[in-house]
Amino acid sequence: MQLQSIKSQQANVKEFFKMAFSVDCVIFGFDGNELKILLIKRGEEPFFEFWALPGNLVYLDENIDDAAGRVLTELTGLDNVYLEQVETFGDVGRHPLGRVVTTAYYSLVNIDDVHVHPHSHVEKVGWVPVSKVKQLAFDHNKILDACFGKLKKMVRGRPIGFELLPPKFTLSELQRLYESILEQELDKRNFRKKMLSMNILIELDEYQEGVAHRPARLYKFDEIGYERIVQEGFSFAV
Amino acid sequence: MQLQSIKSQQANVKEFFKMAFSVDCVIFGFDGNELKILLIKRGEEPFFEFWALPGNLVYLDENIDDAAGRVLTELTGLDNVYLEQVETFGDVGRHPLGRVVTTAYYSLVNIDDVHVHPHSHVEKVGWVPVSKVKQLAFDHNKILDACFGKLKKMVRGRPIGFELLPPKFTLSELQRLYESILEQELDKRNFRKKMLSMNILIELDEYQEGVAHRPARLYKFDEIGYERIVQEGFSFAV
DNA sequence: TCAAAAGTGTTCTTATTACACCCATGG
DNA sequence: CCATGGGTGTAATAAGAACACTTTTGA
Repeated sequence: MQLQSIKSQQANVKEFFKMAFSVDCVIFGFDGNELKILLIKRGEEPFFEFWALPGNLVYLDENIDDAAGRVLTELTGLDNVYLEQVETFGDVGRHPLGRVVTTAYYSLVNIDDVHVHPHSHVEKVGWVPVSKVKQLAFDHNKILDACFGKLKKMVRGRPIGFELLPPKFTLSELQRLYESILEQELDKRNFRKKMLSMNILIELDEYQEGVAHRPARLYKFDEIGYERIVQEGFSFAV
Repeated sequence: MQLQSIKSQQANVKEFFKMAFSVDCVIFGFDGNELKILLIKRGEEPFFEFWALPGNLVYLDENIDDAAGRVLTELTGLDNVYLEQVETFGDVGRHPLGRVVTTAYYSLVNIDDVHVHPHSHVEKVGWVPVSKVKQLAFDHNKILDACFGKLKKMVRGRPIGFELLPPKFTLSELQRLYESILEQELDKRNFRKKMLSMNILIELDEYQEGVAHRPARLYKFDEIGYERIVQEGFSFAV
């Protein structure tokens, strides 16, 4: 039985070269208040008019890591984004057009920095709060959950925010970012103590303007210290 | 340009269904002294007589997670192993027979528990110390490195050993296991203090026999405590 | 009696937690 | 003058790091 399956495989390797491969991108963004994700509204079948992760098929002569960047740019206009692989989904029935195995990639971007625009076969591109995502096309809810899970884990082992926040930000914004990812409230004093002790922040002599309360001091990231902590790792206990 | 690539894709989706998909298994074992990995010596082209990870192509009607278990059993006789996905490798030139994207799975087993035997198209199956692995077939060295990296990371976030050690073991064996994975020496007293404080070990009234030194006490894992700590996670600082 | 690994505690330092009030601004 | 979020410190507890000598066995 086992022997046979291997033998028949060797006899007819061609039979195996009938799958397609795709990539799907899970792009997280933060608007200073909420964690959001970049979705497209599909303009074609299958799943016409469903919201979906930006994703598409990989060319035969294209590395999968390269495909992730290309597909993201083609569908949303987002360019030059560092994408990291998360997980591969390969259940038999996951795509209606045939056997398609897909690999999910994720990234973090600052929403204000990027300009998204829908491309052909895409009706809309939009930032949707992670907590409000409804039914997506294909098995994309499962893929999103996997990527959000990875983000949650990651945030405890290295600093985050450089990619998600504007160049100048307040400590409260940084804290809200952590709270949206961890889905849990943090103590303000302990959070500040921890962040400031890591030497990844530079205190500016600038403050918020036009807010109806005491204006908050602005900070920026210290790129050198930030990189050092990313390499070394740290433990972010709550 | 971008528009065109998407349009041509829609016009001819069939062109994309020409890839194959494979799985490769990275099985770590521990013999009480050294961390080892299960390799096969290939009995056919390509890479005839090269050592390789046990891996093979996935059937069109087979989930990739299922394929990993099947392939491992077919090639090595190893059965009923819990395999976890690690990473997917999809560079264009990685397989000489065509476009093959592969997903790596890994597992931990107790070498003494399992009986491996080579199957058809496999000349040998063997346990090789991780530190002595030479040139492997395909891009399998890269895949092994990725999986070893994952194991190293994992060991700091949850207890390990239940899968790798015999039912009864000494604390020194457990420490050597951690040291082989972390590739770093640990302090004996601190290691014991930490392990014993986690309530995952049961002290037995049995001791090593026939050793030319003071015989060590034997322990077994407390399955309930172990599972609890696996769920909760812990921080293993060195 | 020697070699080899087992076994055992304390001190110091660092990190984590819990917790409450005054401040500056716009409306 | 009120509502809103900004900003600040300390004490108690827990976790981690460093470190050396005695014990038991087989050869």
